[in-house]
Amino acid sequence: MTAGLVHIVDDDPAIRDALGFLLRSRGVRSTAWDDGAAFLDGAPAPEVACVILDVRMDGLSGLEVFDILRERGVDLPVIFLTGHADVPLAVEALKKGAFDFVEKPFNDNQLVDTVIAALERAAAARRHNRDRDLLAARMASLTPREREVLQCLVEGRLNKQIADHLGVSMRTVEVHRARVFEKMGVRNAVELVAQVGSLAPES
Amino acid sequence: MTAGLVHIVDDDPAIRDALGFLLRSRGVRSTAWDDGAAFLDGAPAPEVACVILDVRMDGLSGLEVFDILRERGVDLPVIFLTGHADVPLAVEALKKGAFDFVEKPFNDNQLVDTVIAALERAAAARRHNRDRDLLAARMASLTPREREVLQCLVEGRLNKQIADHLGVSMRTVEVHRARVFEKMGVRNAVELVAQVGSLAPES
DNA sequence: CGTTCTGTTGCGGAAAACCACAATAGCGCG
DNA sequence: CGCGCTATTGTGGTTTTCCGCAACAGAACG
Repeated sequence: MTAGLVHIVDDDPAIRDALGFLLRSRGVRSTAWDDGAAFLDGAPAPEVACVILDVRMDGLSGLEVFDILRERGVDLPVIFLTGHADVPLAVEALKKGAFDFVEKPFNDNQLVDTVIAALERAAAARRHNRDRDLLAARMASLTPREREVLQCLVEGRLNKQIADHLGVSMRTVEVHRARVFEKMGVRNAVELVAQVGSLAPES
Repeated sequence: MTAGLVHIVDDDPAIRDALGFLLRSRGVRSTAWDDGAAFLDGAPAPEVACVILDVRMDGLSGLEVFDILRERGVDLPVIFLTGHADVPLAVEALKKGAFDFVEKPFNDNQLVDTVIAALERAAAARRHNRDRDLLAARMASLTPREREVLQCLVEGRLNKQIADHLGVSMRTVEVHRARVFEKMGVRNAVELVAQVGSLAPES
């Protein structure tokens, strides 16, 4: 049983049923939506998922749905399905970050392989997002002064230099430094840079 | 005058001429090749450039030329031109990293804008490649022992811990440490991690 | 054999980092 | 006004980092 849920968004019930059956036969859970609006309004957000999205639908088009997803900051992998050969549309979708773009009729196994790969991408992205969110929360917990000291730390500066730069004593820098490490959950400046990445390029 | 050179690879002389003229009118240098093999054999490597590549040619196809370029480690941006609506081919090219995929007939201004964007990408990649090559050269200059010490350093370990781990004295670690910093052109462990990136994820 | 390179180690001294304990001041809020 | 938070600073002591100077050993190469 592959982890994650596949959202099938297509106004053709035959396609929805066929895809649902196909995915089930390969141990993949799915749920079907008969148009883009229904999907955007009803889909649960916080889990590993991907979307199979028909390009041409009444109401919102596939691309419009995709744009709305991205505007909402939803980064689920999206696999577009199309029954019409439209190269510029395919190019546009892929350049906007679509996971894949598949013409009907498609090869069943290949499509499911693509879906599984998309779910794996979604899982990886979820882990990455979690790390990123934790980092952001930690950064947000810093006081303004602590943030200034962190900036100097990741540039590799000595406490003495930081003290001069901020116009305070070295002891004060040491206090802020210790607080930064504590809040960021690191033990030293090396771990801090590894976590935060370099905020200042090396000259 | 936009920096860089555009390689026009197309077996149709009318297209080659028209594109050459179009680019010149926008201040972009170009050079034309009548087939993929000629381009691969004759194109000079070390400058900012991009490629406009026809998909369908006698001899090597556009995609085959692209594959060969990538196998050679050449990462010039490639803009494919095609006179045939072929969605799977477009999708394949883009997923392999093509810069763009354009159907004929195309909009002149849009194509040149795309070319200019591709040249900018090439320039940025050149700078990035230079940094990457310098880093690789520096890493290659390290002795085996120095490499081991570097690994421990970027994990944020104390000299005492590194000494225990490697079974040597702290003085030895200090010597290797100083040599690593010197060869990598950094002043301390923070700058080293910033340069090398974290080679060991924080637990 | 001499030279170069890599790896190792000790001594002693200086600089830098770290921190417990303690205290003060200013600001915002209920 | 009292409280909590942020920012600041000092003292004294410990640990860690840094390095000049010096020396030795083993391996590889011409």
